[in-house]
Amino acid sequence: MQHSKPGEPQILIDLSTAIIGTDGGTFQCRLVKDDTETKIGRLPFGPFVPDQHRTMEIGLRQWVGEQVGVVLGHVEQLYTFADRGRQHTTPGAPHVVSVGYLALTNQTGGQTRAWRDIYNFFPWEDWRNGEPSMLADIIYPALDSWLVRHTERRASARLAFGRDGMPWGEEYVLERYELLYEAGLVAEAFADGRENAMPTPVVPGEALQLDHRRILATAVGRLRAKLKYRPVIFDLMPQTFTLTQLQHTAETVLGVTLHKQNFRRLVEKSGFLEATGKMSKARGRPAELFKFRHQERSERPLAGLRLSSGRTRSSEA
Amino acid sequence: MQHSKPGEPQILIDLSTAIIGTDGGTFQCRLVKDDTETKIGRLPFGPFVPDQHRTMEIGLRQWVGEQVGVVLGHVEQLYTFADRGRQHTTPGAPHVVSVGYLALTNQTGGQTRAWRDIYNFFPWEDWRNGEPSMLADIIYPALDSWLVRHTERRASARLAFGRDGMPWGEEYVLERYELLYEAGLVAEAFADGRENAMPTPVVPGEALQLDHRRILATAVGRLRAKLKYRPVIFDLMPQTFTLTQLQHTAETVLGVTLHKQNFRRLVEKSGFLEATGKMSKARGRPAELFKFRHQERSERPLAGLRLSSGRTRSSEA
DNA sequence: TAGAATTATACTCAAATTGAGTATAAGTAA
DNA sequence: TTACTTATACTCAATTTGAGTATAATTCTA
Repeated sequence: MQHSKPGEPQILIDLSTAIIGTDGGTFQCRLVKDDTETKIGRLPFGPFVPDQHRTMEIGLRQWVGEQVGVVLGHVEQLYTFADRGRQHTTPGAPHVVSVGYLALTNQTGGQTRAWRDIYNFFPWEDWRNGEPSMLADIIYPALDSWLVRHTERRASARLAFGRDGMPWGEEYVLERYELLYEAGLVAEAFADGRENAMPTPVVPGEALQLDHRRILATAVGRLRAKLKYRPVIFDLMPQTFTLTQLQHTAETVLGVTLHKQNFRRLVEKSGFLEATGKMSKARGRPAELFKFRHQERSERPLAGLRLSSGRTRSSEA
Repeated sequence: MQHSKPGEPQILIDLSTAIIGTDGGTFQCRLVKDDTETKIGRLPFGPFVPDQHRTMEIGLRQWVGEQVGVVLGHVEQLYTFADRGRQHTTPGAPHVVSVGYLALTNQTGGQTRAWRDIYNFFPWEDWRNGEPSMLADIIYPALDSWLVRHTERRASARLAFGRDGMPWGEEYVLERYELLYEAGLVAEAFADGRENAMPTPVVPGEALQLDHRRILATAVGRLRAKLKYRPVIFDLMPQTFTLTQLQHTAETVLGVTLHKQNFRRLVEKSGFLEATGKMSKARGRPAELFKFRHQERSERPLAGLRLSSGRTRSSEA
C-alpha cells in the first residue's frame, strides 16, 4: 500500500458532537458560545488525539466534558465529512476532516442561552402546526428556479421535500439541507464561497460555524429515523413521565403531531414501559407516571415507535 | 480550539471498500490478492490524500479503480473506525483511521478467485438452509462460557443472536461479529493481541487483514437493513431479470428464504418494476423478464423490500 | 357547589397489510 | 402423453393501522 509521503499536508480529525435534548415541547441543541470574532454558534468539538484517546468516543467525551459538561446518554457516530471547500481552511493549514456524533441527554438547560431551539436552524422542519408557510412562500420558489438549471437534482428534490404528491419524509433532514446548500440558499454556501450563493441567505434559519449545521442536520435526520425502530426516545425523558409527555417528546423530535390514542396503544404494547403507580398532578384528569424498563434496554429487539400521524395541533378539536 | 501541536503523531486515513455483488445464489465480495507474506485476503484500500482527492469518495474510486477495476453502482459511507489496538500498528508509525465504504456492483467475476463468497467469512450468517448447526454446536457454548464472566454483555448477545425466544435479526451482522471478537473467538482477536483470545480461532470463518472483516460485517449489516426500505437491490441485478432471480438475490443477501407468492405481490405493487414483454427460457414455465424503472430511482420514497420469511429451502415441498 | 373545561384512558370498527396457503398455467424431459 | 418443473393468480384468516366515539377523573369558574 502506498502510504502518505512525508511532505504531504497533515490531516487533522475534529470530533464534533450534536447534543440533543427536549424541554417542554422545544427541541434543543447544546451550543458553545465562545467570544470569537463571529457571533455564529458552534457545536462542542475538538481534535482527535490518538495518543490520548483510545477511541474517538473517548475523545469526544473529553471535549464535551471540557466545553459544556453535559451528561450524555446514547452516543452514536453519524458520518465523516471530508470534502474540500466545506471547512473554510486557510491555505497551508492541515486538512480538517470532521467526524460528527449524535449524543442524547435528558438534562437540558431550560432557558440558558447555550441551549438553542433546533428549529431555529431548520425552521422548515417543524410541521407541528401544519406545513410551514415559508416552504410555499420562499423555499419552493427559490429551489424551483435553481432546479430549472439543475434538472439532474429534480428527483432528489421531489423526494426530499415531498412534492408532486410524494409524502413529506420527516427523516430527510440532511437531504433537504444539502439541497438548500447546493442551491446557494443558506448562509454557509456563501461563507464557503460557492459561486452560486446569495450574499444574503434566501432561506430563513440561523447558521452555524464551519459545517456544524450540516452535522446537526445529519443528527436530526438520524434521530428521527431511529426513533421508529429503536427505543432511543427514552434517553430524552426524565426518570418518570406520563404518556402525554412521551408523546410530546416524540412529536417535538419528529416535528409532526401524532394520534393520541394510537400512540398510547403502540407504546403500551411495546413492553418498554412500566407503570409506577404514581400519578402526575396537572390540569385535567391525572395521568399515570411510567418509567422505562432498563432491563429490557441495552439494544432491544423491535420497533421503537412507528408513527401514525395525527392532525396538526392547530386543528385539534 | 486546541488544534494538534506539531510534535504529535500523524494521522493517516485509509479508505477501505467492501464491494459486494451476487452471482447465482452466492454472495460475493471482491478481494485483493496481493502476494504479501500473509495469505490473508484484504479489501481494496488506500490512503485519503486531500490534495488529490476532493472528496473521500473520489479517493476510494481511485483505489478501487487501480486495485480491482470494478464498476461501482451504489456507494455509501459506512463508519469510521479509529480504535487503537485494532490496526496492528507498528510503534512510531502514524495512527491509522479507517473509513469503511460499501459499494454495490452487478458485475461479479464468476469463479475468479478474487471474488469470494461472503459466507466464508461469516458462515453463521447463512440461514437459507435453516439455522447453521455451528451456532448450537460451537458458537453458543463458547459464547456462553465467556458470558458468565461478562454478564454486562448478556443483553447484547441475546439481541444479536436472537436467543431466549428473541428473533434472529439478520441485520445485526456487525453486532454478532463484534461479540465474537470481544469474546476472543475469531482469528483477528488473537492477531490484535487481545489477552483473552484463543491462538486458534474457535469459531469457523475465514479472517481478513487488519479490520477488514469488521468493515465487511458492517457492510453486510447495512445492506441487509437497507434492502428493507430502499431499492438498493437493483444495483445487484443485471439489466433484466425474472422475479425469481430477484428473489434469489434478496435471499442471498439476507441469508434467509422468502415466501415466493408474497415476495411477488410485494415487489409488483412497489412500482419499481417494468415488464419487458420478453420471457426467460429455462426449465419449467418461462418467466417474464422485468427491468428496474430508472426514472423512479434516484432515491425513492418508500419501502424497498419488506421481507416475509418463508420456510427454509431444505423443507420446501 | 354545580356545571364547564380539560386531560386521560378505554373501546370500537373498517381498511389495509401480512402470513400462509391452494389452484392453475405453461413450459421441458421421459 | 404423462410427469416434472417453475410461474403466476387468487383466497382467506390474522394482525396491524388509521380514525374515531365514549367515558372517567380531575381542576377551573360562575
